Amino acid sequence: MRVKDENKKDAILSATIAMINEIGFANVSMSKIAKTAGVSASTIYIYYENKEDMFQKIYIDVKTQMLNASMKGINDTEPVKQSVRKFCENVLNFAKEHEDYFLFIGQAGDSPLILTAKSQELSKLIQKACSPFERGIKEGILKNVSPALLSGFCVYPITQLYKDSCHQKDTFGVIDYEVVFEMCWDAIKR
Amino acid sequence: MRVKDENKKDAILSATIAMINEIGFANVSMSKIAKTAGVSASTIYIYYENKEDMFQKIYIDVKTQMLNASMKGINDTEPVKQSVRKFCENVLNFAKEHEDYFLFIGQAGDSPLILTAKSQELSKLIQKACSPFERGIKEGILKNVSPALLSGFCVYPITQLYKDSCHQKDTFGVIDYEVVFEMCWDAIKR
Amino acid sequence: MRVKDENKKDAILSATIAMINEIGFANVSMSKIAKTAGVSASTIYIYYENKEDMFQKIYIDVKTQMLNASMKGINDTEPVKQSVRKFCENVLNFAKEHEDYFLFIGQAGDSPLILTAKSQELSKLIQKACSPFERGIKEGILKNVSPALLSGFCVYPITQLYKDSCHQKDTFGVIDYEVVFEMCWDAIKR
Amino acid sequence: MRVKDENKKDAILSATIAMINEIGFANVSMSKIAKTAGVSASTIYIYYENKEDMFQKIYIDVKTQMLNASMKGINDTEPVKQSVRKFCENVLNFAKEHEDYFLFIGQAGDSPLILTAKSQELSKLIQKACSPFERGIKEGILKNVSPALLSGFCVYPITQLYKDSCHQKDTFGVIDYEVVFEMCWDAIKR
DNA sequence: CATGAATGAGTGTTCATTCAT
DNA sequence: TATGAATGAACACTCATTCAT
Repeated sequence: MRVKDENKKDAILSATIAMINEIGFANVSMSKIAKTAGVSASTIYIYYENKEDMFQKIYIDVKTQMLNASMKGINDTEPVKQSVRKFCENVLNFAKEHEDYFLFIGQAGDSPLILTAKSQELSKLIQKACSPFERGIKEGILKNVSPALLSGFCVYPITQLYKDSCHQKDTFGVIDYEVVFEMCWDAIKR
Repeated sequence: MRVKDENKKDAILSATIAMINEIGFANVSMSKIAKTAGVSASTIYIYYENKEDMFQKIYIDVKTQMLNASMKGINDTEPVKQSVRKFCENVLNFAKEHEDYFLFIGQAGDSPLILTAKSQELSKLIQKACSPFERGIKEGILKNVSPALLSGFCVYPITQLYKDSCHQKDTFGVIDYEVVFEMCWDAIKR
Repeated sequence: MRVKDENKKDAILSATIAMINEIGFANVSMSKIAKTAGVSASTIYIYYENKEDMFQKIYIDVKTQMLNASMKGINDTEPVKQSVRKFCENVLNFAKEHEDYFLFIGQAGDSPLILTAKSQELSKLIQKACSPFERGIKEGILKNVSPALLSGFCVYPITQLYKDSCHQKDTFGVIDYEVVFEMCWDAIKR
Repeated sequence: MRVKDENKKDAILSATIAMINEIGFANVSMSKIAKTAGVSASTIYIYYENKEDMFQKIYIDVKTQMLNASMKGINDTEPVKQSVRKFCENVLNFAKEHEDYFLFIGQAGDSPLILTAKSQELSKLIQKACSPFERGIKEGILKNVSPALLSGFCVYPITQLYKDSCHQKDTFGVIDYEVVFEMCWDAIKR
């Protein structure tokens, strides 16, 4: 019996993300993805049940990577501000290093097709990404509101701004992310 | 010879937005829109050149409405903080009153299909929406960074949070937008 | 507005029946039918909802023709035996003159796909085709059993024998249908 | 190296016949059969050359069983009428006891795919099934026509009637097969 | 202006079959 | 022997768009 070729699965994932960023969610098709990935369209169905399943699984996969990356190097013993700063930098760096993944998450997150993809692991990770902010609240350093709200006030501006800069909306010139971080901090600090 | 029937055009616009929110950008088709709008598919081609043109024109139309709404009641003579507060409230109210339009903008804004839609009128309006923040900088009340950045720090958290609450991600319970505004203000104020 | 072209519908019907007889129910496809009919595959969907709907409607159509043909020239005033003879001849002649229709009915009738096609008109016609046998029972000329059974004893042998002769099973040489009729009559007469 | 597993072959045969009766000839596929049989699709190709070969071999197999069953307990020394009666009963009993086989034969027999399956053994059996009728002719008890015709006049009504009763066409109420046999006999007797 | 008929190109998916293990 | 991976070809069906009315 032939064994599953993980290269193929990777190729499908990469092709999917690349195509979605290039021609948009609405215009990708299984056959286009297959062609880009260098496999037969029917091969995709060995790895995923159908189109929707594929999108959801890939979304969860990539989002998981992003959430994990966002918590890299953060620990409970350092000052909260340092944790938050690391968090923001991690998010930004992930966006920079995996621009395709990052833009994919942006597009996918709003699509009804994917909204239904509720993953336990994902929500666990999301909760985990809130922990620095929880600590900040406990320590009386951050505003006493939902930790998710504090987290959102860091993530949303950064991601949206980066997205805009990718799409060359150039309403802002080059963004000074040092300033952005300072603004995030001001927003959430007590 | 009759004149173009604005009712039909409206029906097409409404149907398009409704369908996109319901089944997602990827799954709408001209015939589905036509059926929902109660017109023949070929009728759509009287009002729009083709599918892409339709999406772009509708996007510009709706986005224009949102930008106009966001500036309602704002004037140069009132204190900057009051203008900013009005601005935030306008954005939130538009989202609430036209949830379908609002979610549509979210989905459409990230799609490469629509990113190409550069409209002069639109960028004029975007610039206009920055004017309260420009004034804030001049008056030394707001941080001395790009006005678009300041505006973004108000718009992005609000819109993303509202979007999340629509999609029931319910990581946050009910959002207290009074608090949100305070955070926005802290982020941008000097 | 263009008007529906009945020629196209006829072409589709003919092509469907021809293909089914040629390559069998299991092997016909919408595209093969379309090619044979000289229309685009998508055109078929203007006339029929889907493949199943098409088969059922065509079956009902053709079966209706056969049932009507089987009653041609039969009236209540002639002797029962004459009616029955006409009935048998009509069935046989229909088979001869519309061999493709006839073989199609044979194949289709056994397919689960079509068994669900219950048509009121059809059952009315079937009932009508029993009337000569009902009369025969009343007059004490035919066996006192279900008229449908009497009818079946005429139709089944004739149709099956003709089918076999089409398929060249040539277990029998040339069939003398005069003899066949005599056998049918012996089977059902009192 | 293991030996061909007859259990698997049986499972494939059963699955094939079951599926064909359930979803129809047109809708069965190798993979569906494999799944139902609990084997891998590729395993089927160990036992049969391809799909067509499989259908033909299974048809011959099942038809052989039916023909053998139809001759059970018949011998030359008993009166012809008794032989014919046994023959009819055998056919009916096979249909009752192996309804799935029986319906399968009905569907398959008309399919061009299978008509090409000419088997010497099969024609030998068919001929053998005519022997009681041949004897009847010689003895001057039955009509002097092709024995196959006589046989057909027994088989066709019975099988068609039973098929109809399976498919609940219920044009006839409960069928009294005693009567049916009497009709068959009247049809063929001199 | 408005529409349903018409279609070639495309959709997602399944097919029968082969291959490597 | 037995299997899951792999695939090109085919499947039923929908697409965006055009055309005749």
